[in-house]
Amino acid sequence: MPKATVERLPLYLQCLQAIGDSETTVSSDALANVAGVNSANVRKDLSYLGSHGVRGVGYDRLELCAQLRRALGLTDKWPVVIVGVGNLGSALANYQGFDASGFNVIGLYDADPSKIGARVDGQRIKSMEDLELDIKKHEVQMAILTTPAGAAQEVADMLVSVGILSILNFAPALLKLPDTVKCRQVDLATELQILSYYQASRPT
Amino acid sequence: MPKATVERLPLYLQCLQAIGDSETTVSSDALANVAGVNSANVRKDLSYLGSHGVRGVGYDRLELCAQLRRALGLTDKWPVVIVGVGNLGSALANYQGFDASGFNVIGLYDADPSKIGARVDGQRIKSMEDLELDIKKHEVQMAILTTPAGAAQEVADMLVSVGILSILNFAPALLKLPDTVKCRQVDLATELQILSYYQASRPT
DNA sequence: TGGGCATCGTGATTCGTTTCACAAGCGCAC
DNA sequence: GTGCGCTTGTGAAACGAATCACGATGCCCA
Ligand SMILES: NC(=O)c1ccc[n+]([C@@H]2O[C@H](COP(=O)([O-])OP(=O)(O)OC[C@H]3O[C@@H](n4cnc5c(N)ncnc54)[C@H](O)[C@@H]3O)[C@@H](O)[C@H]2O)c1
Ligand SMILES: NC(=O)c1ccc[n+]([C@@H]2O[C@H](COP(=O)([O-])OP(=O)(O)OC[C@H]3O[C@@H](n4cnc5c(N)ncnc54)[C@H](O)[C@@H]3O)[C@@H](O)[C@H]2O)c1
Repeated sequence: MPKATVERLPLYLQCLQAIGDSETTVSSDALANVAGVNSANVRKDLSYLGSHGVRGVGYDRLELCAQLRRALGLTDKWPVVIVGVGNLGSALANYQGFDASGFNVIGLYDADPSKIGARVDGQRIKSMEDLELDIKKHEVQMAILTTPAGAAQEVADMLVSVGILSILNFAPALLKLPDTVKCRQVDLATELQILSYYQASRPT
Repeated sequence: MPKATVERLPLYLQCLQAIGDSETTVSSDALANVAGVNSANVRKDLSYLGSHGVRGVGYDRLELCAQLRRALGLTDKWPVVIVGVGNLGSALANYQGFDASGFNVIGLYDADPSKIGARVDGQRIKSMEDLELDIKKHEVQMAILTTPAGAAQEVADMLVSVGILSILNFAPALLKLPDTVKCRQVDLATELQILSYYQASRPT
């Protein structure tokens, strides 16, 4: 499946949920409007799912949701860990949207001894040793990294060594990882700077 | 300048900072390695800056930084506001990396009366009325939106009506905005779901 | 039961981006 | 000074994705 398509599937899922259960069926055109993409593009994307829309009618909303979820691998909840429970890590730990999206935060971990044992959203912050054990025990494959940039590479190496295969990295650091490990970078500064570019280059 | 290029410029800036001041000069190849892109791509990107590297030598590190900053419109600090000071908004307010990236959080705003007046990282949380006044007074053009998804559209409309031109939206909601307003979406669930896709479709 | 309409699926086309490949240019060593 | 090695800048080619355009098809209603 093309990379560009994969990156739009979660969008479609979100749009379908936004549409709600007023309609039992959705046309590529309707979905395209909500998602802000071209309707032919939507159809081509959905065709990769082996999805079968009905000509003259559209796609069955619930079935399409299910297919998207299946394609994205969201049939079961993924266990994930959060490493680095500072400002950002705590905010993520408190976030209630994980469940709805198909994920389950099974633990919070930090290197700072003074934080260990503290509770965030009902979960106890655990040590880095616990992290290694928990990942192995629960076969966790996904980690959210919210340590300072300086510690990110070191922590990532450790995560990889104990079996993590996907990392969502919030630290502004470019991780060197084996190419068996998939990483996505979320960088606030980058986003703002891109906005800055367009802001600065406005026809005034 | 191509969209794809603009989105890489912040990356280059970050890489240059990571390289540090050990080297006075950087080759496209060196930068490409750190950034994880093709070196011809780097050269083509930098050529849009009107940048002049020196054949046989490379680019002057400091001059290149300055050019990138200029291209991105980071010559002065942009004033930004944070709207919705909950878990995530507070984390962002506490974040110390804004300054280094070229931004200055001038105010925090929330609709919840019980939050107004509370301090986060030394700043008082202010009311939505103050928000309107402050945006107009300081001619703020960029806003960070961290309200619940349900309130996002309404708040965005208000922001636009008082002059905001760029929005960084963390709420999982698709904003309808006039096309004079630029918006970037940061969506945790989307990122995790993309990772989930690749995780699920691994050759096992 | 058949005609018309809405909508899908998809080949062909266009567009934007990445990569390749190499001539041109600079600096340094001898 | 002259030659050699390194690195840029960029046209051309390859690639991937978005869009167009339209035939195929199922549904609804007369
Ligand atoms: N806070 C934000 O809004 C924000 C925004 C964008 C990016 N970031 C990035 O996210 C990361 C976290 O930001 P923050 O504001 O939460 O920082 P923070 O300092 O509040 O939290 C970092 C946490 O990581 C822990 N830590 C440090 N070294 C560790 C290690 N080796 N192993 C495990 N844990 C370790 C610290 O004890 C601390 O609890 C930083 O890299 C920051 O640049 C934060
Ligand atoms: N917390 C996270 O880690 C996280 C992760 C991804 C996405 N998000 C999204 O970010 C947004 C904020 O998340 P959060 O966890 O901080 O939620 P939160 O409920 O803690 O904070 C939301 C804040 O917005 C304020 N607010 C509500 N309505 C408002 C209005 N009309 N105008 C101004 N302020 C208003 C609330 O008073 C509250 O302080 C949500 O949309 C959430 O889905 C959060």
